[in-house]
Amino acid sequence: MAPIDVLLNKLAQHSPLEFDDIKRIRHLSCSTQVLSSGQDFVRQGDFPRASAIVVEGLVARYHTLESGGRQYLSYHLPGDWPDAQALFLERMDHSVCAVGRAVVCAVPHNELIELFCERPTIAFAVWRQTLIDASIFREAITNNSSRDALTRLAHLFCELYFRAKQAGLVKANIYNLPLTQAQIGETLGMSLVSVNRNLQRLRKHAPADFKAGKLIVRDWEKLAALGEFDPQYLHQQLRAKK
Amino acid sequence: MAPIDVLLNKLAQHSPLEFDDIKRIRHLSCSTQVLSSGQDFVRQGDFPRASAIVVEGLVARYHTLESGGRQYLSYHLPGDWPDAQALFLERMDHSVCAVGRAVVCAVPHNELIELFCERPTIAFAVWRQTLIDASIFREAITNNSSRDALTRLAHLFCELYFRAKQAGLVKANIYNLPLTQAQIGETLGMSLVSVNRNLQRLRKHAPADFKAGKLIVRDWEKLAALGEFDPQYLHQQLRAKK
DNA sequence: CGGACCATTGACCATAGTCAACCGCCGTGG
DNA sequence: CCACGGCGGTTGACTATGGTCAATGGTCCG
Repeated sequence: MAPIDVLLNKLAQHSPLEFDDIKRIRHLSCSTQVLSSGQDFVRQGDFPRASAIVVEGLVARYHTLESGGRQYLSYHLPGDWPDAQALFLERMDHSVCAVGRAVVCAVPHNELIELFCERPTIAFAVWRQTLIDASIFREAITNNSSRDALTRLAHLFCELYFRAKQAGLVKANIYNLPLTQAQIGETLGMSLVSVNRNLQRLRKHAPADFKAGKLIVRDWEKLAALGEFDPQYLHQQLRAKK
Repeated sequence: MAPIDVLLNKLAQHSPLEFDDIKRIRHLSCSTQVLSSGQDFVRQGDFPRASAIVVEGLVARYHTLESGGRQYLSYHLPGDWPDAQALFLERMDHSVCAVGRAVVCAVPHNELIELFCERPTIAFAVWRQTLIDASIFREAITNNSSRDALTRLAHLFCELYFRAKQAGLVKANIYNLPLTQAQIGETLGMSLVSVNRNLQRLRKHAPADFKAGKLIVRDWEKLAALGEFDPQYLHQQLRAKK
């Protein structure tokens, strides 16, 4: 499977593409890039001329704080397009890095813009993707602002597990998630210590276990209830053709 | 000035539009709607067939929590397009309501989609707008997750004041902002009592005063420093033509 | 073996939440 | 006209959640 096919699968999950669209997308140029754990792909302040599609592994976006710390904003699985926004916003307002080893493929902006002009359906599919991204951000606002530590943690796991499952990355209820507890803290706005303690609570109450980069979900229903997780915001139902 | 011109001004702030684009946008149908304070325009779960552009007043997006409470997600000034996302995501994952009296104009989706196909430049301008929205969401994640109560409050005021100024709504350092303290709390993920106490701190330290629906900024520099506010994420520089 | 990194634990502390009462203002209706 | 109720804002007292600090253990790797 060519790297770009990962994107195709993703777009096809929510947008109706025609054969010609698919053909055109396959003809985009695409330079594959392997990122080592923690490596930045783009940095806050950059003016990228290409956008990366995740092919393998996990990629994250983050803000750098005045204090030097980080606020992780979102995570991206294969098929996602973490910096699609750079197509229309010149300067990056955040950075994108690999979490664990990751493979991305970079597609030049000018080719994409040209393609979008020719085939609006493709533009709409990618646009939709960026809107789903925004929806995930909104949920993160709600999660980090109005839920307590345990619920917050459960919700994050729900989202990642759910998305990983859709991407075919879950096997026997296990998802390889190479996050550290510190990173989870920087995602949810809680301290490392608090993350650790709430992980233990999750373990004790049985629904989920996160250890050594593996997320094990023992009782999905219970975890989803605990995390107040409702996947609607991921907009994964295939939209009916109008 | 026709209602739709408010949108034109906004788009022109960040995107280069040609004369024909402008002409076409002016010909969109647009049904004006007056909303009373607190009234919903769309609700979580709806399948809207038209999108609203804010013409006057303030409009907010919010999630409804399991507990029945609210999490406000973003605020929208004249020219903004709070539910542009509904163009490509069928089901609303949040609601949109008026904060104070507001006027919006609703444009039917099918006309827009048609226009986007014909004139990609317009599509790109609106797309850019939705991406700026997403950037504002990201900043909200960071604000609500990694800053303390006072900083958080200051940052919110900075953003609203900055955007209001750009929209020409600030006169003599005063911006009419019809929020209640409870709503501010539901925006920043803090309790009403804490909002109240931190408002007093802001007042005492002089940079800003919020009272009776009026935001007075006495010392912008100080407020921006206190709120760790850097307007880059609003992407307001006119993008150079490529 | 030493060091780096991650996870874990305990003790203490501070920020912000909760609860409750009270004030002032305004619009409504007796 | 005034009484009342509701809403938004303010204050004090208490509490609890989660943060900070610091020490320790385990594992991997050079």
